[in-house]
Amino acid sequence: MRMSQLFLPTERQPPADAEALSHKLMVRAGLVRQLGSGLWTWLPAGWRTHQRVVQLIREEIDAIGGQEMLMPVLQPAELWKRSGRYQAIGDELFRLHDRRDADMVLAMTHEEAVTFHAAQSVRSYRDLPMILYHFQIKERDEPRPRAGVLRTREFIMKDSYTFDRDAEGLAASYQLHREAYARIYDRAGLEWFECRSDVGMMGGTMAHEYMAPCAAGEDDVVLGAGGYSANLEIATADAQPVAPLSDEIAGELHTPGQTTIEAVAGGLGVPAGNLLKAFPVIAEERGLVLAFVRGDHRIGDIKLTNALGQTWRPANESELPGPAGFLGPKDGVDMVFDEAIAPGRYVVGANAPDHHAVFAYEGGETLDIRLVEPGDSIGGAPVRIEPAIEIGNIFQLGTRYSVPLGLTFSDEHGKEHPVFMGSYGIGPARIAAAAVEQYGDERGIAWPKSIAPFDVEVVALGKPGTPEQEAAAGLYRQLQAAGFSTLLDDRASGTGEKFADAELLGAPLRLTVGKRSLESGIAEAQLRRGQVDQEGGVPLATAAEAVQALWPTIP
RNA sequence: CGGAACGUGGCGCAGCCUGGUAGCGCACCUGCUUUGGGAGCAGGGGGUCGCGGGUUCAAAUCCCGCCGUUCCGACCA
Repeated sequence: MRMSQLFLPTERQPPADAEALSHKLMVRAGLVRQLGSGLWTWLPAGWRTHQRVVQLIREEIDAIGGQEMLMPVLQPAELWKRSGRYQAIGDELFRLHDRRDADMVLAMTHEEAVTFHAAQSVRSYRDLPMILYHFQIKERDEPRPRAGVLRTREFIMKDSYTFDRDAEGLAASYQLHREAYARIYDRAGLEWFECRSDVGMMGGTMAHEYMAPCAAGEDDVVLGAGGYSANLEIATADAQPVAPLSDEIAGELHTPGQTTIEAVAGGLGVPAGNLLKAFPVIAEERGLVLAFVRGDHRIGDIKLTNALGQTWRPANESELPGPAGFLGPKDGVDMVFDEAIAPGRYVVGANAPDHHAVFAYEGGETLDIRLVEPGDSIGGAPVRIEPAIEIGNIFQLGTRYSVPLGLTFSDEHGKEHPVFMGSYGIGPARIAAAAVEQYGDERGIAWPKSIAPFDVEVVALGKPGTPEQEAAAGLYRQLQAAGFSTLLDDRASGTGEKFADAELLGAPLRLTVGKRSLESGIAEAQLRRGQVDQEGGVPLATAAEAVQALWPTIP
């Protein structure tokens, strides 16, 4: 591609409202443009990267036996009513009506559709196992789109679905995807890790998510010794111990107006860990439950849900067993205690205004309900908590969709069973953005070579028609013929602008042809990652061979 | 959903408080010069000042309403 012909609107300055590095760089480099909140257009160069990521994913899913297809985005709401998600999902699901006033939805994922088709056709155990997938637009009315293409309302996702006769088969299909996903992220050149995760709205029994650490990450991930990695939402670690409460503090404590942990701990001159924090909730079945964590810890909402085994909401003022800010253990109240609370004496609310008391904790119903904190440890080694973006997720759905949508098969004895399903998603846009985040620098993007919009950028110095531009064009033709996707900067622009744009766009290898090259017969070569000059450059006469030799050394 | 901002040529901004000729940098067009790190000189084009209403002789500017966008938090595959 000749840059003089390419629709590549680069900008010197990032959009004023951009925060994330990938947002700034992808806009500046002319890869994407915004159409509305959470709605992004992929311009030609950006789309090349997107397509390369798609192709890489396609190859790996095909390799585990996936069959590519395509399902509609616009769907009858009926299917979603049958699965229960029409009612269960809130405003995030786009709902609309067709001209006959039938309820329709814009699909945010495709479990319902694929299960519908499988239910139509799968009859026998002989039809299983099966892997179906597609690349299709997803529509989600996000409450808060942000950071360029990192969180959008419309995006393309590769979603695959596996169909097996039992949990064992599902586990095998799940494992196939884990291996394929590892290959995909490795080939995309990302730093990544796999985490156990919550199943969320997808339902089902087991889930992993794939995270790419970067500054713009929306999730926090806990990394520990022995390869432990889990989303902070569900992570577990050993708490830092806290010194026992001083014996001098005992009995009723007058704590006027001290309704926060900080105020009480500060007033008594003790660490927050000597207090217990009471969190009153109304659980779906249990009703009022007082959940306690150490004063220096925080309740994890998802951990509490999972530990209780039921949904809950914070209690209203009128439902509290005592005055707000002074809640503590109380006879007759349903109580649970976090596992990190060691037996011992703690300052707790006295269930009376302006008073706290000392409580001797000796045990009770203990659950793991607190969030991991900096300073916690796993296997004796301190954990790291890092921001990361989610670049994929996989779910063991079990029979969550097959039962309501009637997807069954007959076994060897003619007996009907529900099919065990799995669902597996990857967002190519996030892989691209994660790569920008992880490898971008102050000058621009430094693509991994597997997903760069162009393999090589040839910078032709001088004006169009000069001998150096002619030489650069010859180099360009050689590289194209050798199979390298090459961008030739054949514009009339000044030298600095050409170099700056090359660094912004981020092709892994840059070759420069100027007047010097005419005398030496050498094009200067520089790797974008780290801006490393290649000793000796690339001979104009044998450029294809030289680049081929260099290529395997490029990240 | 809570909090905070912003909306003026393609991008980044000033002008608004104190009403009166829409302005700057970059980009764009023409010419000449320049060409190894975002060039110089000269000339030129492009803006319903988000939308609607109100006040006023006069509104980018003041008032009211609406729309849009972003950031922080909540939420979130």
